[in-house]
Amino acid sequence: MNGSSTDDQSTTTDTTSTVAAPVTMTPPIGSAGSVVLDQEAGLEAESRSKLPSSRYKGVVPQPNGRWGAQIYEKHQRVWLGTFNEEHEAAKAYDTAVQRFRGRDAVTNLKPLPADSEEASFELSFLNSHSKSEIVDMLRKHTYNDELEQSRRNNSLQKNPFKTGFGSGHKLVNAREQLFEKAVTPSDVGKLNRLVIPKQHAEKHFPLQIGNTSKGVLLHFEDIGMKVWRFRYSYWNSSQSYVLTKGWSRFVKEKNLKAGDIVSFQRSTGPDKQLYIDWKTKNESGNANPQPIQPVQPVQMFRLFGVDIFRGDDNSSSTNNNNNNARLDNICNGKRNNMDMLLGIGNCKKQRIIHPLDDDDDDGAGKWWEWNRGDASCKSLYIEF
DNA sequence: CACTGTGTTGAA
DNA sequence: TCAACACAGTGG
Repeated sequence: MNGSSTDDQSTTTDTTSTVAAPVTMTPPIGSAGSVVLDQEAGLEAESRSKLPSSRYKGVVPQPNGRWGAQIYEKHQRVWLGTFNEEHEAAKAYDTAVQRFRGRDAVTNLKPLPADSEEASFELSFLNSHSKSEIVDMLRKHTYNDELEQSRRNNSLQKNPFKTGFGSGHKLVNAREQLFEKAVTPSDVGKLNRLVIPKQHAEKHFPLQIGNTSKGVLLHFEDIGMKVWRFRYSYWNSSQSYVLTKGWSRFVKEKNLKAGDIVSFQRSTGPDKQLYIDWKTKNESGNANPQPIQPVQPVQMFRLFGVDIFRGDDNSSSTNNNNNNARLDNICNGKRNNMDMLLGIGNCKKQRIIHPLDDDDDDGAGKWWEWNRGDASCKSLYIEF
């Protein structure tokens, strides 16, 4: 917790719409609108026994007259904090639901008019933070502050590398080129692995002792901001470093052929995020599924993920029984608490989840993101 | 002691 | 998935 007493007094800076009664808000979803309104009048007595239910989705009354916000994910409740005003809780839910379920999710109040720069920026902001980070902000009532700060930073940032495409505001990070490899026939063949040339592997992807055979899961982002997860390990048999699980999917989706060039980059920023890119043998693509981003030798840039992350996050909720099983195991074995999975560490004990064994790689990211307690780094990516 | 938010359950 | 309800824990 910061400051300790910050809990009250809407840190949500939305003073304009706070006026008087909750009636001033946009009509809540559904038609269960009137329930609460009449309560002001007659229910003084009754309120002692029964709490007034909220008109807003994801909002629950608290015994002391305040309001809690919660959202459900993977059969678990994620607590979003408590709020003085009902509509503040509703807003917290709205924020969360858009991060958890995408921009088209049903919200209580503001469906973020998709065309506005404001909304667009907020979506970008949302998606450039992990769910746990967003939840953490909501709980601490710092979401609006952080959003605003981010907006300020962004507008101040006279980044010469700001890209021209997209709609303006997007942030960019510099990348450094790590290395390229022309893939061999076996790299794109049935072996389902990519050999990382030893010198590059040891230089850029050093394995911790003990992880050599077991491997680690590396996360790369491609030009379309899709996240690719590959198992990276050392094969004693061939004495080579390889990307295994997940690689064949990449080959398939990109339609990689022998001789094509795969390149690896890494963010020069603190997050050390990894990127993967590819191009065909002779640079000019032949019927590529995706436009080829020419690999620039020195620096490349990344846009803050907006759309693509969302797809990854959300598409995962359907299948993946294995993962769910594991998830459940984690819950049962330790603390059945979303905080753990979300990595919300600031209020309570911090845990690090490291579900290395995310098998049956279907390319779908999981809703929970890898987090470290300090929440200052985007730990969706393994750092070196 | 005040309050949060988790445990739990039943309904949708 | 969701809200209702009770109350165990937590923190001041």
